Amino acid sequence: MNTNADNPIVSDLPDLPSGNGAGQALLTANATPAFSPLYQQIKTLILKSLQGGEWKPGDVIPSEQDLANRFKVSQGTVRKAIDELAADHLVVRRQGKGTFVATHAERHIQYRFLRLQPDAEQEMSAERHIVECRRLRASAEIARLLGLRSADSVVFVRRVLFFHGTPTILEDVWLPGTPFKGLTLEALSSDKGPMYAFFESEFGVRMVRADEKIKAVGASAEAASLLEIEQGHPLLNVERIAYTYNDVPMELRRGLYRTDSHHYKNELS
Amino acid sequence: MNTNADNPIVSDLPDLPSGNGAGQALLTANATPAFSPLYQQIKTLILKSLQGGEWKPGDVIPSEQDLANRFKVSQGTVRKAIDELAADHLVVRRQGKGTFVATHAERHIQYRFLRLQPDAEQEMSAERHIVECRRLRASAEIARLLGLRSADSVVFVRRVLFFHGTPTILEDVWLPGTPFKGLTLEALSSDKGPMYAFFESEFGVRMVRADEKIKAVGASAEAASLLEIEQGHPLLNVERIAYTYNDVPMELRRGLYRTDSHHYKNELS
DNA sequence: CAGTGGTCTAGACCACCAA
DNA sequence: TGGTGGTCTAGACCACTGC
Repeated sequence: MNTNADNPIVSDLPDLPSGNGAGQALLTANATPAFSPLYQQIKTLILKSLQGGEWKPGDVIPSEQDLANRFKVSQGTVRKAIDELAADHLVVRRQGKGTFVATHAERHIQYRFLRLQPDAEQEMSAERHIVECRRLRASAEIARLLGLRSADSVVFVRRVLFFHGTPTILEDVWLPGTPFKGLTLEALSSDKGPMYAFFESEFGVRMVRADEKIKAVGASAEAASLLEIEQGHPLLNVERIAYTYNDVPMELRRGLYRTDSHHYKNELS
Repeated sequence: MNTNADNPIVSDLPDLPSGNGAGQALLTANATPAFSPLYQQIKTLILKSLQGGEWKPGDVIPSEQDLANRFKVSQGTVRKAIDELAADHLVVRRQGKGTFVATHAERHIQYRFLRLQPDAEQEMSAERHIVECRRLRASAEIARLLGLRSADSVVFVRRVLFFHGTPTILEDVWLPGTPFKGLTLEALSSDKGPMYAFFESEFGVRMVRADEKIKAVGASAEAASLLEIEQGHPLLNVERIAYTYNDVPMELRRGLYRTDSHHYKNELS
């Protein structure tokens, strides 16, 4: 419910007088509680098309002018909506070419959520080994964090990442069973490229943002063995919840990072 | 050197024909290497006024219309410049009131760079204890990170932060001696409020952004004693370089965080 | 060359705030 | 009531890309 109940988007009025400055303003003069600017509504509409799969990761979306015509607003208004989507990294603008749905398959955007970096300037020659991948019933806590019911089916994946031959990251991943039906160890193992790109192409699930909680812990016997360190060795414990569009949680991940010659990099602003 | 060598800002031409659409565009038709849009130049000019102290933290800056008149550009162009400054948190917009220079003294922005949070929902009842504050000569590494010469004077501060009576953070801070001349343990101890707010009001130094590198380490004997834990206890080692305007490093800080009942929170997007 | 995003302007009007 | 930021429009022209 907002003030703009009968603006050109929501209504089907053929045309409003153009050139009238703040078009929607005329319709919102009477005091109303929730006021949402036009460009926010446009943003929401574009977002819905992204969720709905009208345009897939990597695709071009219609030009600003096309969208302006579709929504019966000026190009500037569409522009502001897309500006925000671009700021959220949901979309990437390329001058002269168009606006594209963001994807983890992009060379430059790859591993956008992995903040572990080598202390020195070396390359990130990474190798991956899937330890296991199996279906199981969600514990109460896993279910809660993923927005499922207890005992719902989830996929569990454990893998180890090697940098320059050194096992450096041990990751446990939990995924909701339904959207990831058919995920197998073989498919995961044979895939090259970022896991999130794999999720996009194989399951149509795009991870948009994530929250991480970091602690320092001592290595358990199991972690020590997989990471080839002694038990109790200090490790970074990184707990991540990753979200798709609309803040729907779609992945729970716990990483244990060796920080002997790497560090977690964060930029504060 | 850029294309806009004779635009209204740089030149003193009294007036350009107004209403000519892309005003500067006329002046940049011939192919030139570095093209910088007008609003970027405006942003730089405003930035210079911020650095120069023309407006201090907490102050209102002139209205968009005033700045537009001063720089002889349209309000929209000034607007876009300020939009970027606001996105960088250098400035805060308040509808109906004006645009203000950001400050760490703001209730809501306080502790903006401290990402440690309680696992539970409790309050952050914090107590601080300054352990020491003395002048010393910069080691080669400290000097390099702060952009000083070896053996230049630096101020060293060590403090412990308590949450609910539990010593949780041990911080070592290095500050360049010249801008922080006159900093004493007494002044630091008697001050309430965030350290960065203190730096603003007492030394005119405003921290704008920071980089952090995080590792997991075992507590040294010294750290263990100050944080009341056993030696070897896993701690988060957070190394921070904080910058003022123009990416000038102004502080080096190493924090050791206990993460028994707290975690470092990070939002990825 | 046409099409796309990017910059700039000018003007109208709204929402919010303080006096 | 006047001032400030915020929204919206319309139109001109630029920079970049690809046919």
